Amino acid sequence: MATVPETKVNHGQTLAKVPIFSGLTEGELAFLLPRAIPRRYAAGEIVFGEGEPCLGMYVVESGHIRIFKSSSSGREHVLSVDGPGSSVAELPVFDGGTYPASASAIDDATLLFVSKQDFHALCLAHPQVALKVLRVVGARLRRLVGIIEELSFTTVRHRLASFLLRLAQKEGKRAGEGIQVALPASNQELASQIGTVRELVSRNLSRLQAEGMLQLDGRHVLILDLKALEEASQASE
Amino acid sequence: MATVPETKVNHGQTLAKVPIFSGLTEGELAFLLPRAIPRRYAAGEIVFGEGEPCLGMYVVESGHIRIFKSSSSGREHVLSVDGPGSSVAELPVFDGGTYPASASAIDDATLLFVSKQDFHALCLAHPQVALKVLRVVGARLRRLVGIIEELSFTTVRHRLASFLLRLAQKEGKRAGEGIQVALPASNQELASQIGTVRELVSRNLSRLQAEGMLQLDGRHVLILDLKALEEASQASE
DNA sequence: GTGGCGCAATGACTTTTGTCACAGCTGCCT
DNA sequence: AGGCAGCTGTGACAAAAGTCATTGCGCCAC
Repeated sequence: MATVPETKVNHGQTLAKVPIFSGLTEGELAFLLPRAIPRRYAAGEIVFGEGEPCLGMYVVESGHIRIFKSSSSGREHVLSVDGPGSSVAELPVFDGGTYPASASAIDDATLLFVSKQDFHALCLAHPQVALKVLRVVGARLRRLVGIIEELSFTTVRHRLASFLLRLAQKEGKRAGEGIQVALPASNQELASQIGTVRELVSRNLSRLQAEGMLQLDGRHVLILDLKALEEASQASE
Repeated sequence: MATVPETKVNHGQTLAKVPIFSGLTEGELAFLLPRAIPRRYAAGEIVFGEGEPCLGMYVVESGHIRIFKSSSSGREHVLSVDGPGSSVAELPVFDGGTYPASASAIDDATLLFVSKQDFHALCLAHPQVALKVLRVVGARLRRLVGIIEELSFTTVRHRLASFLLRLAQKEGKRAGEGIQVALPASNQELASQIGTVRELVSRNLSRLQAEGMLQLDGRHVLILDLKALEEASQASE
């Protein structure tokens, strides 16, 4: 009996954990597995660029991927950050167009690539997969609508406060008098995620600190007054 | 042989023309038809509100529907305007959540309502329908990403210029020295569609006229210099 | 006609955003 | 050590967005 190479086993485990493939049987996974091509990316490397023809979708096995739009003047707006178990670019696979945004690796990352044809075939053969795709795409659409709402109704200050609250809720650690969260690698990156520029992030963080809501410490923030921060994120929306 | 009531025939014709149902056979349409409930709305009437549980999706038979987000301070941002043959809210049907935005009728409109359950069943029975849904949803996602791009990288002036160009392309009439287009009912409505306020629309329209690119005439605009307008919609994106 | 209503246009002003320039810090490479 | 690269924090400034108040126009009801 041939031993299954360890890497294959890992890829299989990865696929089974992805929401859109979660309902598949052993046999169906076995159909998919050999068609999922692993690709490694170094931190910062481009996975695909906006406007390129869409050849297939990706599943994140390790590391993190940043989906973003960039302007001709060099600014970027991050639409989503996806970690292990997430699928990326499922949608443009279906309408035959180009990628609507670019993707790059944040840290070193391994992705599994599934070609348009294989993914199509899978969805036709297993209608539940298509329904699952629709479900995760629904969540994606909600996020985009949320971004539009924030951009068109709120200020940088609001968006920064909301961002910190989301961080706190997702990965905040109790630390005595407050909640400790880690900011993205740079203010530039944080700015791209909330749709503004470096300088405004810096200024607004300082301002929130001056108002006593939080305490800055390099790339870490200690949230002291959650209530006040929530107010700042909602005021006059 | 029973005669089919005329209204039913019309509904059937409507459904057959909707992109997501376009591949269905006669028999499959016959399954769907009795499950599509016609509903009439007066101009301005709310079809569903953001945050309400999503009970089903709609197909526009006549009239136009506006999908929009509103802020607590009363501003609105229009995400899309859909006319006859469009489907509305196909996505939230699948992730079991609430409607992510509100919808209202622009003019008097007739919609066909299809319940969540029926639509689900249809997608499971006919995988091509699910794929078609994914295709139209792909287009929707592209539009949302485009809105985000415009909001975060461009000015009101740019967005107004782009809006006029889109109008010109879609429904512009040659009129001697220029292209004639009709603006939305009010500047307030136009403002909601490009993500700003009444006053800025008014000012920017005047400014474009002062610069000789167009000529205002009530709710009609005569575009005199298409080239210049295109430049204004692209400059320093 | 006349009064009232809604909307457009516009001026004055405030706030927010974004740009530019510069100084200071850290870490890394040679 | 020296120097370079990248990042942060800030002040000064310019541009854009948004708010408020006022005026004028067209239309409808009475």
